[in-house]
Amino acid sequence: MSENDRDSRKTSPYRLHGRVWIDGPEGTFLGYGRVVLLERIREHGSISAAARSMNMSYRHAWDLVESMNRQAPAPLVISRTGGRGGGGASLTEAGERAVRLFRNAWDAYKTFEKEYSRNLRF
Amino acid sequence: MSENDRDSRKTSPYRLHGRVWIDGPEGTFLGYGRVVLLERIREHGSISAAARSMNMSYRHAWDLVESMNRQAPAPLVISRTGGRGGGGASLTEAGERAVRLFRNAWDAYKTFEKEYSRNLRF
DNA sequence: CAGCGTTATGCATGGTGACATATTACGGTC
DNA sequence: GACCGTAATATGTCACCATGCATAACGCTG
Repeated sequence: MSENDRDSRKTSPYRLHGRVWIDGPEGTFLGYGRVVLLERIREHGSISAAARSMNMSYRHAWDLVESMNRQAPAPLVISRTGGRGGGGASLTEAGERAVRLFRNAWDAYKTFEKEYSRNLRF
Repeated sequence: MSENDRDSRKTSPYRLHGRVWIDGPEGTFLGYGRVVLLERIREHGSISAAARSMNMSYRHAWDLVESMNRQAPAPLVISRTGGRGGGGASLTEAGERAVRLFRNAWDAYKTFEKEYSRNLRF
């Protein structure tokens, strides 16, 4: 709920609330949680550390990464197994573009939501 | 999925998709399914017939109606038990206003979604 | 006053998705 | 070559929600 604007409650107990995704060939391609996951992978350098940092099970995080990689024209995340530190993962250029794509859509939606909530009267 | 525009897939496999609700004091107040339910109650004159018409269990429909009535300043649905036909339910004026309120928000969101999907490039 | 279909309510069940647990593979490092 | 932490994958468990069933109250109709 931290992503929401509660100001409109000052004037009305009702407010518009919503979520957006970007669908791909298999269904959900990018969503809020998926994109945060991508950003954490960039930040931490591994899927497991990213998952831990947002209290998500590694299994779930891995599934999401796999789903995104399958649906994108090029992998958003590349992972290395074994080696120094056991391996790791990092964002590709396509991954960076995907993050920007969704962030833009998200911001546009949030702008719409705020604007519409402003004059919501029941 | 019948509510979606698939035309944008002609140009790109990716499209924006989302859902909106109107939140009230307890959380969800009005959503797509809830408003369809209200409209069916108006159409059929009973909660159970409305639920049947949209393949929803009576129990679930009743819970939704109760949730909406609790959160609105005045009941959206009034119900009569016993009598001719066993009873029934109908939309109040507040119910009609609630339907319009959500339909307007829904339409506005759908317009935003179509417009944004039009120039979605990955 | 018996019958009917609906409201109103409790309770058991079943399916889905998120989560935890467990195991193997991997390949640099020491 | 043993160790380490991660990737990769299978399997089991739990919480939640919708559904289904079961029952009682209700009040007009015949």
